[in-house]
Amino acid sequence: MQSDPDDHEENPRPRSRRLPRSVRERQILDAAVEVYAARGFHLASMDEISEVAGISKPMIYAYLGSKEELFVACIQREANRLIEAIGTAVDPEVTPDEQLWRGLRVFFDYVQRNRASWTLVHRQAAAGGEPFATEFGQWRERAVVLIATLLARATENAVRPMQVQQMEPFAAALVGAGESLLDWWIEHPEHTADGLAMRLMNLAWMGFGDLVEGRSWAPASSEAPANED
Amino acid sequence: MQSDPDDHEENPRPRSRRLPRSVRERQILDAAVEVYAARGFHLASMDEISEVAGISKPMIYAYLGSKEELFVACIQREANRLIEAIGTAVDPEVTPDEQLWRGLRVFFDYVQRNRASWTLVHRQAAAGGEPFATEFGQWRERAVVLIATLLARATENAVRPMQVQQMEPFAAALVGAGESLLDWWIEHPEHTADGLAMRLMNLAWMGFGDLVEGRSWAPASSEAPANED
Amino acid sequence: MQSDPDDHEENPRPRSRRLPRSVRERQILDAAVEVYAARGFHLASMDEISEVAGISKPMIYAYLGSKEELFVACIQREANRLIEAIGTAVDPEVTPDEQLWRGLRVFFDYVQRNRASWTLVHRQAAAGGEPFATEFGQWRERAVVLIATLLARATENAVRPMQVQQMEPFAAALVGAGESLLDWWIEHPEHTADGLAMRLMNLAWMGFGDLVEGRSWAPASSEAPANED
Amino acid sequence: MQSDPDDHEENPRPRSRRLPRSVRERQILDAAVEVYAARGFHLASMDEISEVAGISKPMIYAYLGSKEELFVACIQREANRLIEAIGTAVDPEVTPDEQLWRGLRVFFDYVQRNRASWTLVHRQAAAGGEPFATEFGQWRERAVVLIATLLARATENAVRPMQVQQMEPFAAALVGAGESLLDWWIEHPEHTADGLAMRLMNLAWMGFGDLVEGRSWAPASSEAPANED
DNA sequence: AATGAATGAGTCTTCATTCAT
DNA sequence: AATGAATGAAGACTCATTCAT
Repeated sequence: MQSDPDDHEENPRPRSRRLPRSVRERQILDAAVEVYAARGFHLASMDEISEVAGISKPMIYAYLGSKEELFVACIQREANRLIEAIGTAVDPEVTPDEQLWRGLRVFFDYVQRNRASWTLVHRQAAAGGEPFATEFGQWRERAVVLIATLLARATENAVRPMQVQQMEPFAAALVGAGESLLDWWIEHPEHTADGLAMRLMNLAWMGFGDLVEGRSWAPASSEAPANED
Repeated sequence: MQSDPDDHEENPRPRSRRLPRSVRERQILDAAVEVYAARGFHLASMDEISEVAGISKPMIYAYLGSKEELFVACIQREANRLIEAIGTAVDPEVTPDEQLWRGLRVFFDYVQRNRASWTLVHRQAAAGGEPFATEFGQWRERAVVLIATLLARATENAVRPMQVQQMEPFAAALVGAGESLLDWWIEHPEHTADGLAMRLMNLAWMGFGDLVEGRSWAPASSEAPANED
Repeated sequence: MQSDPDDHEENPRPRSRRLPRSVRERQILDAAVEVYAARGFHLASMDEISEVAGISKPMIYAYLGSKEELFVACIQREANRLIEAIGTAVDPEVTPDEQLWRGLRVFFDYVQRNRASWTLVHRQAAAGGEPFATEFGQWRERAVVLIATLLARATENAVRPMQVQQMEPFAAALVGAGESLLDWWIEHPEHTADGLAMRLMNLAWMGFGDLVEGRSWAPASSEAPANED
Repeated sequence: MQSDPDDHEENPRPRSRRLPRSVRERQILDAAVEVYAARGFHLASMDEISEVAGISKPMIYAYLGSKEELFVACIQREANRLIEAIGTAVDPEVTPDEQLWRGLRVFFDYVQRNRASWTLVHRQAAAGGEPFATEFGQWRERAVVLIATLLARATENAVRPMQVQQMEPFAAALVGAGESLLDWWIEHPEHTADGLAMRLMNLAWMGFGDLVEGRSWAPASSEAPANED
């Protein structure tokens, strides 16, 4: 009847009443992730979330607190999901490169399947200012450490083994490269998840391998690295 | 005298009247960038911007339009600045690796000096939803093409020269790696801009070099890199 | 164990089921008086009352009706208590001055021991607007008549005996003086209940005695006590 | 057309636009006193205040702050008005009894003419809980000290002169008696302001005079002033 | 040209009250 | 009989935007 694409529920779910708290909480979080991801924190309205969830606003407040607390709860849940998904790639039985490869595939795959989740954690959380920046920073840190650990383990039998800490900047770069490639992917959907994962794997693993084995690049000119604006 | 960091102007600029339009516009944009970067688009209020700029709100509307238009103007100006800064590295006289190296250094250096500008373009623009996502996408695209061109040129004399288009995913990954490293830098300020630039340069250039020369990584397992969905 | 003064029940009463209605009603009223007195009518929430009472909200509504009706019930119960307490002072066996004296002492004593009750009846009821102002007026009237009767009886054997009605303004003044003294007492707790009762007794009884015996004050200036408006 | 007695402005004041701030502030305060007095703090809505004032809500917030701050501003303005009115009675040229008499008349007269003001200061402020109770306490204190000073001065030439402090409980009682008499008056409007003022003057002045001159009442029975509940 | 004054519209949040189990 | 689950309705507060001077 109405075709306004912003209306979420022409026939709202029959609002099956009297459900246990845990179920409701999940419904709410699902709806909130969707709306927050689509609109961003500020443009998301509690009204819309409650509509999408098929639950009245007071229940949201009763179960999950303020708009801000709800947002944090969403970030945490989604960040955990993602980290856990990637964590499945960590299998001490296989070689480090295989682990990294699996991790990358899972990562690209997960994001492909859960755009909203990724947008929320990656974009909205990062831009939200103080209550959320912290949350975002923690998730980022976890991801970086996870990768850095993997990389360090890959050097265990190399000429010069590395500490996890030393690997962190590389891990951070790798995480960012993955994130960025995902964004780029949106505009170039002709590529496959595995194709991109492979490209990234190559770039990272080869460059990384060179470094571990002592091959490196250095500026040709001896010009002092001075730089004025 | 001013101790509260949130008070912008104890003695607001004397509001010297009758300035040429271009000066006024710059004042406004400067203030807007500052406020938008600090607070984010939604939390920034036109009141605060007008206070910081020392210009009354009606003038802002007269010169630069709505809050949204003002934000877009800010993004454009700052993105241009950054792209131009990096563009200085493009010098056909020097080798491609030197060009990339200079570009990275300028990039890290610029961001270090212009946090607000970077935050605005990188974070706020990306999360803002439709009017801004486009703007953000364009800036990202420009940056990627700039890098991809550089990379492609580096392969001109190699065994198999590459098209700019083929380089785009690598460029995107590289841009993202740089952005991410910048974020990571905030939490680990003991590193220098040149140190990080060097790490990234190495990772990218070495890995990239391997690929160009035909060395690559492939999964050990024979499982075909299938892609469902 | 409980250190936060706002937490009412760490281990809420075990909600022993199946209690006779009268007991439940008392529990509810006790809790309601406490909460209403502490927070005022509007800031008191039915949720808090039900928590303090250890009884679920639907029961409260079933037994005592709406929030408003519950408040009225509280006022009535507490006002009755107070009037009854003072009523014990009325003993035809003793002299009127002795009766007044006893009444005052009981009054000060009662209020000292039942601050919440007094606050509720005296302050909250009075400010609440229409449903409660009436209730408050009635209690005030009862108190005034009680005192006025006492005063009138004291003049029975005097030169000119007085009607109860004539005594009412004096009684009203006396009641108000007592109330006010109680407020003042809070800020000056170094005084004792009996000390204050004695002061008030003196002021009232002496002044009153003078009047009854025909001594009175009149304005020195001959300006007629005109009353405009 | 509509006869709803709660509609304040059928033909709202022509909203003469663009008035200076001070004028607007007065309009707002006037409206707020009216509404707060009629409804009480909680039932008063900012919407209604803005309607009565003929000014939009944002201006109220811009000029006078939150609902709470507005309430405090009202209390302060009205309390000051009242204290100032009574202060006019203080004239060192006339005798203390004359001063007290004038003060009482002004008091009764003022309240008669400014019911809303009085209700606000006397009732609503007192019941409002913490932010306002303090404000109320201060006004009460000022009134008590004003009266106590008067009373003390009246004893300067007496057998035993009194300190202001010693007079405070009497002053508090007197203030309360006046307040109470005013309430009582509402139900018995057949009395005149001067009539009531005279009654109170007599009660207070005669009783007080007795006390100053050493005549006092004491309990006949020697029973220890013990009192159990 | 420049601004203090003004507001419509919208959002978060709470609470008395009632159902369905 | 007793309660966890649920909501309609309402109110404080803010902000982009514009008018009248």
